[in-house]
Amino acid sequence: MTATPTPRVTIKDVAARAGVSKGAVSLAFNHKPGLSEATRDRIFLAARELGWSPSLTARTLAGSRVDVVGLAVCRPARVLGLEPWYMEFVSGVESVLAEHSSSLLLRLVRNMDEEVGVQEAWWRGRQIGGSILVDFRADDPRVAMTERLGMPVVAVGHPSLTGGLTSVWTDDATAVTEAVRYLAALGHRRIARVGGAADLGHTSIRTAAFDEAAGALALAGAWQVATDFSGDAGARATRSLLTAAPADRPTAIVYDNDIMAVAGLSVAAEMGLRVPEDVSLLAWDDSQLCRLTHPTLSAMSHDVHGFGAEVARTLFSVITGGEGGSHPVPTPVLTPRGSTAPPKV
Amino acid sequence: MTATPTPRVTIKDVAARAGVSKGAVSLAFNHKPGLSEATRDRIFLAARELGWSPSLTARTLAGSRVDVVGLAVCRPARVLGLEPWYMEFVSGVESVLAEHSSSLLLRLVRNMDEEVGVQEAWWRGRQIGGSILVDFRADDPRVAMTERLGMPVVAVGHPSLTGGLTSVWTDDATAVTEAVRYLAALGHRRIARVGGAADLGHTSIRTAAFDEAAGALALAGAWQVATDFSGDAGARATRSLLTAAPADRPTAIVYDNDIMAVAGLSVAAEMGLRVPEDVSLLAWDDSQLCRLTHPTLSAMSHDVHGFGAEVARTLFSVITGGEGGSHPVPTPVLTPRGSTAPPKV
DNA sequence: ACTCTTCACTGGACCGGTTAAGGGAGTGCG
DNA sequence: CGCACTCCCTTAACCGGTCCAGTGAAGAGT
Repeated sequence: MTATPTPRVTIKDVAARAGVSKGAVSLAFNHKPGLSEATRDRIFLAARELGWSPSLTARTLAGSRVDVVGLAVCRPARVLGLEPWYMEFVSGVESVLAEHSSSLLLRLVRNMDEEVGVQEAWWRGRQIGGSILVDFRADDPRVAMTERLGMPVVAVGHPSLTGGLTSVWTDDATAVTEAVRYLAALGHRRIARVGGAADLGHTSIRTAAFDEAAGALALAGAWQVATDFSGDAGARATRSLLTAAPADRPTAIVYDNDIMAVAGLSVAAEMGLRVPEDVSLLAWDDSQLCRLTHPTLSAMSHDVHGFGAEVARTLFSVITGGEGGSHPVPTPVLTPRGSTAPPKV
Repeated sequence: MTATPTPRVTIKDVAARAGVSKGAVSLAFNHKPGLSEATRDRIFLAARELGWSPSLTARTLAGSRVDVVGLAVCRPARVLGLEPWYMEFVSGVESVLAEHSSSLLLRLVRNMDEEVGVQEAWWRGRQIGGSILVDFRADDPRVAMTERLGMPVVAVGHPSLTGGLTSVWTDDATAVTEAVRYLAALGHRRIARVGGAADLGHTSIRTAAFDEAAGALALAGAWQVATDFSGDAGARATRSLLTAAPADRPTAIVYDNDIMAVAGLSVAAEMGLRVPEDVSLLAWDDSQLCRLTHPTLSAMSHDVHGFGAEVARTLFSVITGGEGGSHPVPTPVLTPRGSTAPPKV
C-alpha cells in the first residue's frame, strides 16, 4: 500500500490559521484547561474551516490512548456466516464502542496459534488498546499470552476457563439444567442434546451439566452429540438420533444454537415426524430465526446484544485501569413456543 | 483509555542489540536491499530474542502504508445479525486481507451522514488505507466524499449508482429477469416479489427489472412489496400477499434474501398452504439456510464469499495505484430445489 | 598509486500529534 | 513600588518508526 496524493491538513495548519501554536490546538481538542474561551473558539473555528480532525495515529504514537478494540474470531467462515450470535454480539459491542468513538478491529483466524500471533502483533504494534477474547478452550494459550503482554482484555467465558482474566459469562450449566428439567417436567424421559464444537470450553460445561441433570433426573435415555455448529451437522445429528426405533429414540432434543435447531425441524419433517407431537425441539440463543419457523421454536433465550454491550463496557473499564473480576450476566431463560410439548406416548 | 505499564521494546533496542542503527533494522524488516545477509540475520535474531515487531502506528505515521481497510455498515443491528450475506461477505474480504496481513476496521452506523463522518475521520486520521463501501443509494453522498478525500475505495454496487468509483457488482437486473422467466416458464402467471429496503439502489434496480420482466411476459398479476429485509417484514408481506382469494393471489413469490423466504415458508405453512403445490417460493443469496428448511428453498445463488474476496482484491489493486473501473462478477444462477414447481391449477 | 564505483551502513530530519517546563502579562497585596 | 501568584500560551522534547543524503571501506579500472 502506498501513500496518497491528498494534501493532508495537519495540526500545524490549524494552529497557523488560528494564530496559535500546535500545543494550544492540542489543548483545545483534548478539552484541557489552560486556554481562554476566545482562543478555544478561534481554534475550533479554524479546524472546522479546514476540515481538520486530529490524526489518531499520531495521537496514539504520542503515547496517549488507542481507540481501537480487537476481536479475532476463530471459527470456519461457513459456520460464522450463519451464526446469528456473532453478528448480534458484534453489534452489541459496537453500540458501546460508538459512544466512545472507537472502532472494532476484526480478524477471522484459522486456529489458536494464529489468533495468539494476531493479538500479539496488534498489541505490540499499538494497533489496539485492548481486546475481546472469545471461544475459550481448556488450557487456553491466550491466558498466558495476556499476562505476558500485560494487555487489557475481557474474556468471554466461564472463569474456570479464563484463568485470572477479567471475564464476562453466562451460566451455561444452570441454563442446560433448566432446559433438561423443563423437558423432564413435560414428561420427556429420553432427551438428547446436539452440542457444539467439542473443543470449546463452554461446550464441555454444557455437556457436563447435561450429564449431571440427566443423572439427577434418572432419565431413561440421554444422548449427546458434538457438532461443528453448522446446520448440516445439526441435520446429520438429528437424523441419526431419530432413526432409532420409536421406543428407543429421544422424544426431545436440545440444540446448542438456533441454526441446528432449524435444521433439526426440517429433518423431523422430512422423516415424517411431527413437532412437537413426536419430538420436541429446543433451540439455544433465540435469534429472530426461532420465530420464523413453523412451528416456532422454543428456545433458551438471552440478550446477546446486551451481552456484547456489557463486554465492551467491561473492557473500557479494564483499559482505564478499573478493576477486573468476574462479571456474570443473566442466565438464559426458557422461552416456550410451538416446538415443545409433552411427548405423545 | 490510558497507556499501559508494559515496557515496550522499540526499534532502538533491537538496533542496539544487533549493534547497528535504527535505519538498518528498518531496512531489514522491510526486506529492502542494502544489507549483507549476515547483518540481516543478526537483526532478525535480535528482534526475535527481544520479541519485537514493528509498530504499525509509527510505521503509518512515518508515511508508508496503512494496513487496515475500513467497512462501515449501515443497517439496523437486528437485521444484520440474521443476514447471512454480511458475515459471508466479511469472511470473503478477510480471507484476502489475511494474505496481506491487514485487518478490517468495522463500524456499525445508523445513517448515511454518520457513515460519511466515520469514513472521513478514519481517512483523515490515517486509520485506514482504503475502504469498502456497500449499500449504495441514489445520489449517494459517498461518491462525492470519496472524490473530495481522494481515498482509495471499492464500491459494492452497480456503476449507475457508484458514479465514477471503482465498483464490483452483480447483475441484479439480469438475475431478477431470470427468476421471473423461470417462474413463468413453470406456468406461473401471478408472481410477487418481496423486495428489500426501498432506499437501496440495488433494490430499485431489481424492482425496475421485475416490472420490465413482468411486462414483457404479460403476466396476469405482478406485485412488489418493499421491506426492511427482516424476517418479520418478510412474514408480514407474505401474509398480506397470500390472504387474497385463491384466484387473485400470487402463485409464486420471489424474495430479496434468504431470511424473508424462510419466513415466507413458515407463513405459508401457518396459512395451510402447501409449498410448492399452492405457492412457489424463491429465495435470494442462497446461504446454507436454504438447504435447512423443509421443503428446501429454491434460490438465486451466488458465491458471496468469493464476491467479498474479489472486492478485497480490487481494493488492494486500487490502493497500490492500479486502475479502477467496473468489475462485474458472475450473475446469480438459479438453483431449483423443493420450493418451486408448476402451479397446481 | 590514483580515481571511480559499488556496497553496507549511519545520522538525522520528519511524520502529526502530546506534554512538561517555561515565560510574559496582568492582578492583588504589603 | 516590588513581589508573588495566576492565567494563557509557547517552546521543544519526545513517541517509534521511514527515508534519504552521506560516509567509509573494499574492489575495479587505468
